Amino acid sequence: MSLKHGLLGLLNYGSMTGYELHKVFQNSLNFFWQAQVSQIYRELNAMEKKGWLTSEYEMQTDKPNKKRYTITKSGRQELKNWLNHGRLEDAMTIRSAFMMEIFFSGERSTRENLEQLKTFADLCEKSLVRMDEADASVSNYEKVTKESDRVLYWMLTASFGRRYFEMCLRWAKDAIQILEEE
Amino acid sequence: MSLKHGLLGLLNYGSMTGYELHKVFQNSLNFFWQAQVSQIYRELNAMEKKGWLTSEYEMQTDKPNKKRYTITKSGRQELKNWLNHGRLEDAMTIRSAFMMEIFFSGERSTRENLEQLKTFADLCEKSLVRMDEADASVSNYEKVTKESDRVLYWMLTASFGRRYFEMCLRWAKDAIQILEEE
DNA sequence: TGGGTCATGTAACCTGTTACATGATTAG
DNA sequence: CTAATCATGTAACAGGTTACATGACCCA
Repeated sequence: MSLKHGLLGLLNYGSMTGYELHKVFQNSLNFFWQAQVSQIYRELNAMEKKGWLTSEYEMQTDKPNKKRYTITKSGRQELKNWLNHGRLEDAMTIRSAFMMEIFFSGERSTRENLEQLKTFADLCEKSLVRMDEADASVSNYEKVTKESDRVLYWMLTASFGRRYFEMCLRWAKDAIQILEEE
Repeated sequence: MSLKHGLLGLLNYGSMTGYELHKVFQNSLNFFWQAQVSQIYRELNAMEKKGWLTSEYEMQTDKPNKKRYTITKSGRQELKNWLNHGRLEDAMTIRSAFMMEIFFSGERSTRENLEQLKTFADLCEKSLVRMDEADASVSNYEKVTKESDRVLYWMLTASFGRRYFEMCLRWAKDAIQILEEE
């Protein structure tokens, strides 16, 4: 039930269309949750049926019409409930197809494994660069809006992301060294 | 398609029943992939239809009959293919409902957030203890079997797990400090 | 002339979760 | 007496992925 609540959280900041939500999602929640546009439309529909949202059409002549969603009182209540029932158990689980691959890498040659780990290390570095950009845009936002209580928590998630990729990079480098010493 | 390939990898070590696979899964892949028993049975069925596995019944009088699965040549080929087409893109994504919660924690009181972070830090410490136990059992296995090429990669995934939880713990402690200084 | 942006979705499929069912044996 | 272990599953539902459809406008 996390995508629904992610969308709820964003709509709590202000009314938006599905299309706009998708773009906002991409620049914020996307670091730790992924969603296709089509899925967003489906969820918005379901959420409206539950009474968490209302919608109204905005007619346009030059472009397709818009369907703007607004959070309701019951939607805000649902968001609060969700925040109060922590997802801590979930927080302790890792789900990584890549680690599964590593687990079975004894069936592959060391040369292939080294190659794979080096590409992984490379991607980690690229992700770190992207985190720098994200940080910059968040702290810029802070200067402009002064919504510092929200921004503090956004920065905490960003810092988690950065540390995650740093950890991955260190792990990969150490793994490469171990394999090369063989 | 990762659960299928995880099961394939385990069956590559030796023939097993669904029930046994579930237990082996719990003590190995479970650190980075989770699966219900019922899902395992369903996937085994699908994999047999694809020709990756064959099965035979083992009759028992005192206990329920067993259905033992064996990997086929085409199953081994599939495993190899899977290993050769890296899942690196996937490796770069984090999916965490907990981080989504943190992202929206500006809507909650600082007191509640501190409580949540402290519980999280606690759980990280517990996970680290479990990683110690896992490490011990893997290195014990190594001494017994001498399958050192496989064990090397298992240890790499375990080391990733440990580092992940260590990172989480440090992040949580730093976050707590930031909130307390407010 | 082709591709991108704007904006909505539907349909089919795959994967994951939860609840339920059976029925004997064994350990506390 | 109760709960766990052994061993198989089915059914329903929720959530995520992929492919497809429409149609105008703008930019190179």
